Amino acid sequence: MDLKQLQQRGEFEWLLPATGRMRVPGVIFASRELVAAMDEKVREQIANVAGLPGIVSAAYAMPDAHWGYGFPIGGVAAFDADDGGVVSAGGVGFDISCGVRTLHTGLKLADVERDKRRLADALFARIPAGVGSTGTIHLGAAEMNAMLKGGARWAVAAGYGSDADLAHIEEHGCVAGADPAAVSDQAKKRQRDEMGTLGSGNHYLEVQVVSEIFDAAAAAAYGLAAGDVVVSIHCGSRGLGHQIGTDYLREMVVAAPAAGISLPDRELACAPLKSSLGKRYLGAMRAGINCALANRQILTHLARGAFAAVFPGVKLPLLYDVSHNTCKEESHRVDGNKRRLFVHRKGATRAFGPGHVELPPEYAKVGQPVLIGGSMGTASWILAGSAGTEERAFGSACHGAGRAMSRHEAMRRWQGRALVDELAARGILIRSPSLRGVAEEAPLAYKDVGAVVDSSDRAGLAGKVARLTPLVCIKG
DNA sequence: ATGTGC
Repeated sequence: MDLKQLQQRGEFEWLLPATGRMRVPGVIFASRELVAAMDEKVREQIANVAGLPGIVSAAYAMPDAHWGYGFPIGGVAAFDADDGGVVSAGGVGFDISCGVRTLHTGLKLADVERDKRRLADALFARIPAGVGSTGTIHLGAAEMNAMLKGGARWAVAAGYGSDADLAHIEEHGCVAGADPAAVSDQAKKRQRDEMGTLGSGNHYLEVQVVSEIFDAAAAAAYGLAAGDVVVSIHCGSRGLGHQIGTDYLREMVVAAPAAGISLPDRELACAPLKSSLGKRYLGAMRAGINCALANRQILTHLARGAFAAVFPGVKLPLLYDVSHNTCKEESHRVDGNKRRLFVHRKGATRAFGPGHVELPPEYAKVGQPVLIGGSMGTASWILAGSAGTEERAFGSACHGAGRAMSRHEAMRRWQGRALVDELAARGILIRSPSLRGVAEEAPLAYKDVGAVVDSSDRAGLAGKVARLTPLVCIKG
């Protein structure tokens, strides 16, 4: 990106002044190097988002921002319904409520190293992974609706976990206002057999060791110490979320002109929050969020079963669960006034700072855990929402590394089998139904997550707490 | 991301 188009406001903050159709400025939080490496398309997309009706304060980009469908991935934008604000299917993304959760194991590195191969095989045998993977749960129509309304709370009531899990999930595992009737039969049909499955692409279940602590107080509050083994699960709402995105994107493109919305890019298709289409999308999108929360809850149950088979008596309590493709109704202070806003976070994580009323009491002093998935074979990170983050980008931070090259290019450069062998030689066991998928997810096909995390820390979005290094990866 | 792809 051409830095001359931007005004530097701090070492890690860049302003794109409002010109032309922009109603508000754009703001990018990243180091000079990361901004310079971003595609010009990111600037164009930030400017486009800044021109949407009812946008509040600014269109934001996180340090891992890259070109996405309509909105950039790593984009944050809030809208006021009373000011003509909109909701956008492309602003949430296709994998609704894709996210990460991390579980404690109570085990240390040496405990797991002894039985690593058996653990990898036990997890791979129990965690359905890959394109079109199906599980052992088959939902009828009534159960489907109950799941879409209840999210992880439904999963816990069905026997997949405990109330303690719910206390460590955003919105206690169930977002209000989900409307199963707004979800198409096609979307439900695609999900019928996909509960408790990982999916493909960059989704994974990983066994990791805490390799370094950066913030002792936050680590203590989160129950983390160097050498601890944890499990992280990265996945979303599978076929259901994708179908909801497809259905509503189409509808929003068609309805936009009649709603008085002229779009510089049809991928920005959106609907007024107060319109019936906007309300139906919100209801369906929230059902998609609940589906993802239920899915990660069931996968947690499966992981617990695999661990118990190898390490009898081991419990896997939930540290936290975050979503990074959502639109959430939240209260935020803007120019001194509290306002109800609809915050789109697409490839961006909620990152509430210390003292926020929605945090579990045990984390309130240090801020929300922000879980950052690395690429296969590289580090993942646990951050803590920084003080004042609500005044910066509505309480948001980065979500991951972001691709550095296309899947196609990665496939040309690497072979899945060679990558699996190479990682095994470094002590990282990969289990995947697809060697092609492994090649597409080659570590070097992604940007350096460390640089993204450093920028997030230094920009005051979310601070470094712990680095996690992979031991076993079940790859979709 | 995705019953990957028009």
